Amino acid sequence: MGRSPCCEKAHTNKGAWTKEEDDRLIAYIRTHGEGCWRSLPKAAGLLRCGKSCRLRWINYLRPDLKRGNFTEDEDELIIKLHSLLGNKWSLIAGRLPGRTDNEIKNYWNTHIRRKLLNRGIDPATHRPVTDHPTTPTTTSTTVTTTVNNHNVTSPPPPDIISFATAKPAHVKNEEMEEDTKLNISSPDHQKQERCPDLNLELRIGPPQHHSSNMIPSISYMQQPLMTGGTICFACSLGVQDNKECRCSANATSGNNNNNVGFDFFKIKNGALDYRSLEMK
DNA sequence: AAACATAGCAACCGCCAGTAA
DNA sequence: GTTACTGGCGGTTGCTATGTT
Repeated sequence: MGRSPCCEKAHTNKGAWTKEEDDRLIAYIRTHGEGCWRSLPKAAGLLRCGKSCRLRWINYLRPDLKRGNFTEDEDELIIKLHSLLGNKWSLIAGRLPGRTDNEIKNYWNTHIRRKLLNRGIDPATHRPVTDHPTTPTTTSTTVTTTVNNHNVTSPPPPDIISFATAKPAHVKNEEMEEDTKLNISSPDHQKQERCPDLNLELRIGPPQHHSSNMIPSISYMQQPLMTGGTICFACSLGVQDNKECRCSANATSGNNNNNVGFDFFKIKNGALDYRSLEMK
């Protein structure tokens, strides 16, 4: 047999929280701390499901929540992180101290989606809405840009980011990008990818400890490293010195180490568990 | 001023991975 | 090894506020 049920389905309130319920929840968590959401409602004298308490605390009552409007920098960071991670709102929230996944999700759906559409960018794919599968576009990394001793021919638009590698024109861009994101390294891909074993199973450090890096990270990501005509995602994220990256950019890693915001996901410092991002 | 449309956001729902029993 | 619960996540809903006609 498993555990007992998390909460009584009956006799629980739903809908908007009252001030009194908020106060009870805050008082209880201040005294006893977070955790054991199952027993919390009863212990705190709340007629709520533990799940509901957790959500209310995390999304609304937590004292370290930032509240207020998103800044332009936060906007851009969300866009870029979304282009990397997709709808992984909790991961994205992990890079925005004081913001919750729910808040970012809402903000994306209400503001950023429209913003991108106005720019002619598909918010789902981060590519121009008129993009044709067989036509190389600015979202493809066939652009040869150079940062730090790398060739530059045409820098990518600031809000479009892709980690696909150069590939024959008959290969759909979508397939390329998905494969790269998912770290699918077919033999054919390995011929062309400098960092074939890039793994997006990233482990991220606690945001509150790195918030000062947030802004430099943005500027760095607006100038991703190119490796022979392709963007090396690992380098872009600042893992040149790590095992994760075997691309040629390592040759200049000494310089890159000085790059501000280089350690975007704080990977250099070792294994970091994104779950530690949960804001407490 | 009233009616309607739209935007914003808090909260719920359902699913899933991990894990206690 | 199996069952069933917990905690967490992403998607969606529905209420409220604001804007427009």
